[in-house]
Amino acid sequence: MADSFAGQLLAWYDQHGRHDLPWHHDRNAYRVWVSEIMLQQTQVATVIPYFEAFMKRFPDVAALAAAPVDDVLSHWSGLGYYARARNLHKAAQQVVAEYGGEFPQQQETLEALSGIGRSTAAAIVAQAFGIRAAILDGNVKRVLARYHAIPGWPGQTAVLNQLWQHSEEHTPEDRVRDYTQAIMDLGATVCTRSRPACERCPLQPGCTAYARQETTSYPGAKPKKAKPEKTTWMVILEDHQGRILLERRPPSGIWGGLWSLPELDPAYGPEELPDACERQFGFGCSDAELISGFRHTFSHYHLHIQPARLAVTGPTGVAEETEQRWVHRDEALALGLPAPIRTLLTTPEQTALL
DNA sequence: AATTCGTGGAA
DNA sequence: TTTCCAAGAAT
Repeated sequence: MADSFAGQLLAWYDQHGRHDLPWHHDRNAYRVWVSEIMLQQTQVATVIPYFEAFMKRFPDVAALAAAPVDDVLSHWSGLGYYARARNLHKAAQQVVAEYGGEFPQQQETLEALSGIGRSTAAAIVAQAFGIRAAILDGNVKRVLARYHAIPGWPGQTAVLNQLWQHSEEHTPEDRVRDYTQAIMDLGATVCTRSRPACERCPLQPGCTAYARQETTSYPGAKPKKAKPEKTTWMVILEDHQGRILLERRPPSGIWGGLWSLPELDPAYGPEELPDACERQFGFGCSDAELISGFRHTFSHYHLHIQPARLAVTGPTGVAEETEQRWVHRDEALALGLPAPIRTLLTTPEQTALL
């Protein structure tokens, strides 16, 4: 055991692992679950303040289930991947309604909940209940791809399946809670994507990539693709009370479910914006004052945001098909906005020189 | 099965 | 400045 993959890892973990992250305290299924969702594709340092605030506002699954979804989204504002927040809220209600507020302890049952996939279900089961289950996050993928010198990009199903198989093989019966934490810690602090510290690695003796001095060749790189360019108008419509118009974005797509500024067809010229606003929103506007535009890069495309500010001149009716709200700026910030929009609304607006 | 979901840190 | 990608899941 001591000289096995897991044994070597656990011995290292006892000395060098991370033992005092926020979700390690008062450990229960709820806290483990929330932390695992927040940590999806998100670094530990980014998550910590969000986790603390979230736990203060929603201390248990019942509190989360009973909260308005906008309250949940506002606590997620700036964290990204907002479907996680909506799924988290939905799953909390599922746990309360279907399981009386007690988390199921079976991996398959957890996987049926919104936002919980194979790896997250395994992590919850292992961390919260100490039940043997194999995880496969970015850290484990990197460690195993190097240890076994597995070629190819893990985005390919065939590569992913091999990594899952190795993860299953190495996961021990005993100390699964520590083992699961250990292999993630190793990936995060030793087997890093650039300049791995192989001289400090407990798995170095059996590591194929190290033996070949090819550690940085694994895992295989994602194929490159040019990012498409997209452009949009985002308008700050301000009434005489200093309130601005926000719209809820559709549940799918970028910033799904969040409140944001109304968008207009990028084909409009600046001088056409007042008429476009009147047609789309049903009230008159003054000439558009252009604000410095900026480019925001997402994983698959670049978004050019052209902000414009218009003063509302006519009466402001209530929404039709899309959900709308007139709010003061401080209220907008409390609603939970996408990070670039929050920046836009809190940065002094400068007229562009176009 | 490959793509689409954010954001910020690191190189 | 640009690129990569991190405690993945849903589609």
